[in-house]
Amino acid sequence: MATIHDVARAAGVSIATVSRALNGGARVNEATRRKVLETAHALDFRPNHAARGLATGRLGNVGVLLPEVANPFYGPILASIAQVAQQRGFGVFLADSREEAAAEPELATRLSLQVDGLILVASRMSDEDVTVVARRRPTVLVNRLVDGVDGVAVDAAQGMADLLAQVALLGHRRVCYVDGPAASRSGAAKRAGITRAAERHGVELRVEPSQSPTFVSGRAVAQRVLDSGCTAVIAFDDLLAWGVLTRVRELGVDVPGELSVAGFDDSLQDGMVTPGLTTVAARNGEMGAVAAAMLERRLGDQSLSPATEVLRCNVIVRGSTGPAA
Amino acid sequence: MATIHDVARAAGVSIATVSRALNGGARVNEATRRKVLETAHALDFRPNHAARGLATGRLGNVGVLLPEVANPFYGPILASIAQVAQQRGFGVFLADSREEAAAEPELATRLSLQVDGLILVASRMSDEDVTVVARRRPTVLVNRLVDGVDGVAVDAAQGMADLLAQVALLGHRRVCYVDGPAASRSGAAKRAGITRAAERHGVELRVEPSQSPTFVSGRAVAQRVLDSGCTAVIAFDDLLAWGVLTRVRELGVDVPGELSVAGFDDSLQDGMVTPGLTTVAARNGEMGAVAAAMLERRLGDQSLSPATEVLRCNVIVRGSTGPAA
DNA sequence: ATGAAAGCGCTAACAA
DNA sequence: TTGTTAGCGCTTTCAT
Repeated sequence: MATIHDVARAAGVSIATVSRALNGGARVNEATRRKVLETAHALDFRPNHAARGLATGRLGNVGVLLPEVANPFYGPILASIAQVAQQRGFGVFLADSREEAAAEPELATRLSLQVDGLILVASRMSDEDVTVVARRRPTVLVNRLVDGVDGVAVDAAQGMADLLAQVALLGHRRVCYVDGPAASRSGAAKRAGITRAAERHGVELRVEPSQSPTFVSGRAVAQRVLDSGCTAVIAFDDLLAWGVLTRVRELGVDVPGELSVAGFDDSLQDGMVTPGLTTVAARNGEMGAVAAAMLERRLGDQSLSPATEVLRCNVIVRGSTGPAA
Repeated sequence: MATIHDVARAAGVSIATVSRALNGGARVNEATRRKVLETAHALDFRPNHAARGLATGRLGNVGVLLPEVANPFYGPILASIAQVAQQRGFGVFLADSREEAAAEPELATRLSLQVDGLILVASRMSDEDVTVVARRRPTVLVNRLVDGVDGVAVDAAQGMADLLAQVALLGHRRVCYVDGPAASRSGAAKRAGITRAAERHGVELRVEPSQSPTFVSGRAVAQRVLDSGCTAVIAFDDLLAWGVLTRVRELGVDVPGELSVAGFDDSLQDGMVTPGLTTVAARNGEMGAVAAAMLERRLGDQSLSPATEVLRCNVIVRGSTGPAA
C-alpha cells in the first residue's frame, strides 16, 4: 500500500506538501494541490490511520459499548450510531459486554485506547466508573444519565405515566403492571412513572414480577394477571405484553373486551399481533443518532458544559386497549 | 496515560526491556520482568495501539462489514463474532453498508486500514471486488462463498430441499413457494434447492414473488397463495411465513388442516405463533463463531489454503405443517 | 540480560 | 508556498 512518501516522490514534492494538500488545504499552491491529489488518487493512497493517530492524537474512531448486540432493542441504536459516524468519516469500534456489568470498565478502557470518543449504551456501570471513563475520553451516555456527562435518554417514566393516564381515561380502576428485570434502570423509571400516575389518577396498581422481559415470561404470568382481577394490564415491554395477550386469548379471554393490554417500545411489527398492541414508542434509532451528534459536538469542543437530552415517548393507541368492562 | 517511557523510568530499566518484559517474554531476567510488570500495573500502563500498530504492522483488530446491523438476522452473527474476537483480545471494527451494495468496496477499504482481518457478512460485492479485498487483508466470508477465499455459509439449498422433502412426505403434491428478494444470493440457493427437490419428489411447485421478506409482505401475498390452490406453502423466511399464516387464519383457513405453512431461519421465539411454525434452523450465531475462528486461523498462517465450511441446516417440524387434505 | 537507536507513516512546527 | 525535521509510542535489530 502506497505511503505518503510514494506520493511525494511521484508528485515531485515533499511529504509535508502532500500532507498539507490532503488535509487542511492551508497554504498550498492550487496547481501543486491538484497534482498531489491526482497522484494520490492514481496510487490509491490511503493515509495510515495508526500513523496519523500517533502524530495527532486523534484516531478518527468512536467506540460503542453495549450490553448485547443481538438484542433487537439495541440493534437500531447501534445502527443509527454507525450510520451517523460513518457519514462523518468516523470508524466505529464495538464492544459487547454480554450483559455482564463487571466486564464493562475493562471493555470501556480497551475501547478508549483506540477511539476519540465513547458512546455507552444502557451502561450498568456505577456512576463513579462512568465518570472515570468519561474523564478519560469524551463520552455520551445512552439511556442512562449521570451528572456531568453528556447523555440521551428516553423519558420512560413519562411514557409509562402517559400510558397509564390513557388507560385510566378508559375507565380502568384496577391495573396490573408486569414488571421487568429488577436491575434494569429504565425499569425503575417505568415503575416510578406508572406508580406516580396511578396515584394521581386514583388507580389501584398491582405490580406483578416477571422472570425476564420475554414473550415466554409474558405467557407465564398471564394467569396471575387474570387472577388479580384487574381490567387492564401494562407490561414493562412489548414482548411481555405480547406473551400475556397471547396466553389470555388462548384462555378464552376477550381483548380488549374483558382485559386491556399494553406494552412499551413499539417493537412489534405492524400486524404481528391481533389486535394491535397499544404501546409507547421509545424512538431508539433516534437516540442513537442524537448520541452520535452529541459526541461529535463534544469532540469539537471539550469545554462545552455537559448536555442532556430527554426524548419524549409517545403513546400509541391500538386495538388491545378499550373501555373498562 | 502512562507511556512505556514512564514505566521504564519508574522501573529503572530501558524501554526496550519494558517492551520485552510485556511481550514475548524472551530473554528477560525473571526479577526484572516481575519488577516491570509490577510498575506497569501500578501505573495502569496500557500500550498505545496506534503506536504498536505502526511498529509491528499488526493492529489487533478485526473488521466486520454487514448489510444491516439492526436486522435480527445479522445481529447474532455480529454478536458471536464480537464475543470470540474480544475473548482473543481483538478489537472489533464495524461497518454497516445499509444494504447498499455500491458502498461496500469503499467501506471494506476503510475498514481494512485499521484491522488485521476482515469478515464480510452476506456481502453483495461482485466476486472480483471480494477477491480484491481479500488480497489486501485476510478475509473470511459469511453466507457467501467465493473461490479462493475463506468462508462459512449455511447450506440453504439443502435446508430448503429437506424442508420440501418433509412436506412432500406429508402428501402435499402442490406446493407454493413465496420467494424473497430477487437480488439475494441465499434466495437463489433456496429457490434452486426447493426446485430441485420438488422435481425429485414429483411435487408441482408454484413460485410466488413477494415485495420483501417481511411480515407485512407475507400478509399481502396470502390471498394469492390461497388462490393458487396449493395445500402447502413454504416461504423464503419465517417473517414471510408468519405473515401468510396470520392472514390466512384471519380469512378462516385452518392451519395445518387446510393449508400447511413453513418458513426458514427459526427466527421466531417459542410461542410467538400459533401453531408453532415449521422451519429450518440456520444457526447464524454459530456461523459468526466459525467465521471468527477461521479468521484467527488465517491471521496465524497466511499460507494456508482457503477453507470453506458449509453448515447443515436442520428442519424443525412444528404444528404449522400437517398431512395434505 | 540489557540498552541504544533506527524506524513504522504521519503531522506540525520551524525555516527557507 | 514549500521543504526539513522533530517527534507521536512502540518494537526490534544490533551492540554491549
